[in-house]
Amino acid sequence: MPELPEVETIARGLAQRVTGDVIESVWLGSKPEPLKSPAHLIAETLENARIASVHRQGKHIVFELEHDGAPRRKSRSKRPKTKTAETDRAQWIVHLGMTGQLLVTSPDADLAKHTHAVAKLASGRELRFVDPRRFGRLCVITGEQFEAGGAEPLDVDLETFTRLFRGRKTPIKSALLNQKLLRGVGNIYADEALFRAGIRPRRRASTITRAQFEKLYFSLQQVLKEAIEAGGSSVNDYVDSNGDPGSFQFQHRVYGREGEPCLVCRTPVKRVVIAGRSSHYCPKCQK
DNA sequence: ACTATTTCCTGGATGC
DNA sequence: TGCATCCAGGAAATAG
Repeated sequence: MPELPEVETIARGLAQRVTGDVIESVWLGSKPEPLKSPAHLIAETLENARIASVHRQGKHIVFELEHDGAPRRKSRSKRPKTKTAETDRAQWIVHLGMTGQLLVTSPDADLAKHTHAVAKLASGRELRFVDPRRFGRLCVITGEQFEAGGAEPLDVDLETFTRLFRGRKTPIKSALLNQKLLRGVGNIYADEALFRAGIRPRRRASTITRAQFEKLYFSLQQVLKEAIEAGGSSVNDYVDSNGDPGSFQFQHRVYGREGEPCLVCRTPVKRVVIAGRSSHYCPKCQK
């Protein structure tokens, strides 16, 4: 499942491969469409757009788009008076949900089942959105800057991080997954960060000490950085924009290791369900 | 303002 | 072998 390190890997790959390319046409193929903006608006915004850059925000992939030259929309009531050679900016936002993939392919590569969108690029390649479980979403933004929820885990400072959680009665695991507080952390990295910090996932955020928050802060940043370094975790479906898996699943210490010995103390790893999500921890190392 | 629960979706695993 | 059931989980919607 794509979380921050996987989305970062995909965004970096895309940035490397499609920056400067131009989207010539768009096909939106499935019903119901996995769209958060109307299909015509997405098609209209993407077509003839130049991809100026690609980056990540939380679990969202953000394409910065530019439209050069002639006005492309008739229904824009008031434009700034400098009408000539103006650059129109927009953003294309992709959320991959559970099983979404964004792939750069050759046009004659087999069309995978559950391909919901295809953008043809001027370079001759295609950018394809594939998502079997259909939790992924596409949308476009014009006129404002996309802002996805809470703080970026790798940018936030310790003081702000601690303030996000202090006083909350919810289990720390749930709080870490709350994208309105911190964006980009999902089930795998929440469990891995809590293990490294020695905190049980069920611990109420309000009972965690400052010293423990500090440990959690550094543990989370460390595990996210290591995972990015490894190209993310491929547990089920995840592959990067080139179709390649990551390797961080081999460095998981608790996630997916129920019943297996803790790598520190050999105590069997436990799995419990918190807020409907499986949560893995070592009952001896985590308090 | 918070928190907890339900819902969406399909492929793979499991059980009889 | 076949069919039904369960499970995975991000985040929006709903309920309390």
